[in-house]
Amino acid sequence: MSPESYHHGDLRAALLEVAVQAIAEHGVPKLSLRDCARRVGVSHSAPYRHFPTKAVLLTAICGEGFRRLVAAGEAAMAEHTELRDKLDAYGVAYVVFSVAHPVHYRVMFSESLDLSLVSEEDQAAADRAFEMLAECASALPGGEEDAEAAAFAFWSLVHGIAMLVLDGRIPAERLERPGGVEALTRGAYRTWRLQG
Amino acid sequence: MSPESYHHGDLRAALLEVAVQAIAEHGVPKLSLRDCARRVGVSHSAPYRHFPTKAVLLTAICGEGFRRLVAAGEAAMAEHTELRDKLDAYGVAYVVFSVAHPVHYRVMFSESLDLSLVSEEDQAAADRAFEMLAECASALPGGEEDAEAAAFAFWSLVHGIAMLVLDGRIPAERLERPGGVEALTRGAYRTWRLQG
DNA sequence: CCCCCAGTGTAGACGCTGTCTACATTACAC
DNA sequence: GTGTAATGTAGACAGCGTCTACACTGGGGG
Repeated sequence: MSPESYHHGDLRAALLEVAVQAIAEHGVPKLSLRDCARRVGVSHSAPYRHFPTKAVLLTAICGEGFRRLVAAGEAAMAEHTELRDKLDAYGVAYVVFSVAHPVHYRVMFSESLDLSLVSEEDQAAADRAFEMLAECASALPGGEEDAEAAAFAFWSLVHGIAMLVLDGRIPAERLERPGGVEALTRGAYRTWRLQG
Repeated sequence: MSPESYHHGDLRAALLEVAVQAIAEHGVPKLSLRDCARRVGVSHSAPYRHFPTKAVLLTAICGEGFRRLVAAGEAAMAEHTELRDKLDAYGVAYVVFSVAHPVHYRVMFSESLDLSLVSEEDQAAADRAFEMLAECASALPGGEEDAEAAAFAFWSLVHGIAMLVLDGRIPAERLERPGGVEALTRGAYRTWRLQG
């Protein structure tokens, strides 16, 4: 499959790759299918053979992000036995993931995303990411009566940290300190828990 | 100033108003200056007399949002004397604001926003919204040593709740319960604080 | 082994967008 | 009352997402 050949070989994967790169450079709102096509060296309409719509390409990136997040979360949880420790480790892995894969994370929660287009498979990954929380949340004090609410409370904190960091609202110098993102996240846990 | 007159009278304000309305209907990414002009009944290039760029219009909405948020937060804080109660009230007001003014809140944290275009006045409002937190945060246990970190922890939780609610990631039925958003927010406080 | 067809890529068009420039109208300060 | 600055209009341009019609080609059935 020479680079000169009429057929690309794996255009779909190539498009996803350059799309992530383009988003990293200019952000989700400025993503352009035509630009992706150019980067891959293919005609402006070629992408439509693989993605019926720009929004569908975004949902593919979103799904990939959730799958990677679940994998990272499971790995982090597996290192602990106590439910509370699992939960904390998941939260740290969550924020670390968002900083390590900012493009995927942004797309996962982008307003440009059309949630009605998310495939069942991708939705399952997203659901799993939340269920992992809920399964541990019952271990939290007060979590017995409404584990889901406890899970939302946990999710809100880590999601909030992730978003504020990605938006540059939390000064970068805090991330460059020893421990970086991990310290920031555990610091937030501590701030809240000290208030009992 | 009849509606037939060549000059509109207050096109700038009118554009801001219909922009908010348009965003409410179709979201930030689909906002179109030409559509705003059409809604106001003015030529497609008229908006450029008031906003050199679409991004500048967005920053105007963002600034207005922060000013309203600060006002709501100050009102909520004024009802308490204990720092800790002020802080909690601010957080509840924060989430309530985001649900009451979803368009402004989304714009305030939109990726379409160009932070380098925010005017000093608007930036001051945004800074004030954070300082209000930081001023109370020293009252939190553990907040004495690093009040800013404590403020970020608090901000992350309420911002996370706001975003997840706006994105529909927290099921709407939870918001329709008695107390609604307020109960959700206080529930999240409780979840965290019970863990000390 | 060859041929045909489904899958993949191309070219061109459409209407929409943000933004620029040149021009028209008008309100107001002197 | 007049001239000028502020404000509105019209038209053009390039870029975008998406559609349609056409071109190429690799792999399976005769």
